[in-house]
Amino acid sequence: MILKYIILGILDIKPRTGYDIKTYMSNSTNFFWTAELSQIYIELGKLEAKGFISSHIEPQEGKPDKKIYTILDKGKKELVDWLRDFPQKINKTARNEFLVRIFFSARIPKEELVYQLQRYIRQLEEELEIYTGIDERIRLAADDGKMSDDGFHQWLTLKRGIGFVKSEMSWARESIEEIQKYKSKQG
Amino acid sequence: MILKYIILGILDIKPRTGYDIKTYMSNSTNFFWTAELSQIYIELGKLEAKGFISSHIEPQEGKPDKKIYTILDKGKKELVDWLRDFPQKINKTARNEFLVRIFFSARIPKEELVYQLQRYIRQLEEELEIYTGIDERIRLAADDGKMSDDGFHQWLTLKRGIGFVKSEMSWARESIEEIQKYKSKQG
DNA sequence: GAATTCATGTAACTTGTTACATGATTTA
DNA sequence: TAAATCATGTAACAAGTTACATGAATTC
Repeated sequence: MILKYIILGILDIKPRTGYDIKTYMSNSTNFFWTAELSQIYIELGKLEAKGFISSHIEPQEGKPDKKIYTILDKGKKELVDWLRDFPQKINKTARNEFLVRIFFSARIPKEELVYQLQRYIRQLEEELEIYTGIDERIRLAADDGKMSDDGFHQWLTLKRGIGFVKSEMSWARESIEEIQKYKSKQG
Repeated sequence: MILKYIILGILDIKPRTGYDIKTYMSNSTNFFWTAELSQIYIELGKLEAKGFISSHIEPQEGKPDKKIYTILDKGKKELVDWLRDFPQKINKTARNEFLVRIFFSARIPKEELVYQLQRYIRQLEEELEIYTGIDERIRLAADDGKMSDDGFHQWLTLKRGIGFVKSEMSWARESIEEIQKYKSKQG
């Protein structure tokens, strides 16, 4: 459902192969929507069958031929219609396995939970570095007046990523403290 | 996959019907994991077939008989094994339709995006009220020394919900400001 | 009188993941 | 020499949603 519109949106920037779409997603939407290559090919097939996109073959030597997809007017309309038809309930539920585990963690030693929280913090630190790196490059480009409309909106989602990661980090740190406090009260 | 362990965890607190499990989830895990009743019944069937839980019938008048499920030792072991076998990658990706929409929102009028962000903020305010209400009740109970091990871990996930909602709110507010700034620069 | 709660379950469908199949070129 | 990159696709499976079927008691 959603992947369909991500593909239309990416092709609306410029024509690409399925493989290109996957690469583009890895550096952008992957932070809030992932897709396997196999699924991308399936969706591309459906989109072409419905006349939202068209394709042409670019022969290559030594590699499989490239199948380059281009968005059609019908596809552009489909994308914009979806964007304007905003759902009533905004975030159904972001499923989160980590929180499920914490919810039932009374059943494992506290040291294990603390260890996993620390591991999570380290992972978040790495993510934050990547995000702030991208952010700086965007800010530089923006000062040069090089920010496109797409770039601006993509930057909004990046800012959300940075805010999210920071808030997760402080929560994880506070949780470790709370666990230590709780432990000493119990012990 | 995850629902299986949520059900085992909830039954590990006390025996319940499928309907009870759904009700319990609505007030707790629903913030990070939802499930339809139909899916809960399917999982309960599988768990019983595998000997993780057992059931007995409690006849009722005017309503369908209750089928009360109880966790067995094999089920408790299955749950603890899962809790201790922590995955390498902690959060694969929390899929987020709202961010997908923002990412491609260059294609709709800015006023529409601002409106949706405002709607999101209002939704978050409501959520925050619910969360802080629960939090206060928990803090009171904790002062009375009434906090169970399960309650403590559940509270950690609640605190995460509060932090998340607050961070989303400030991001959404900042985004609206950035859109106004961007607009005036463009116009 | 309509909607909600209580209570169970099946069937059909959608979406997404993992595994498999193929194969040359480039990099570590 | 092993792994990664480029490039396409199918098949099997897993998970979750929506619709359907049933029906009394209670609340608005």
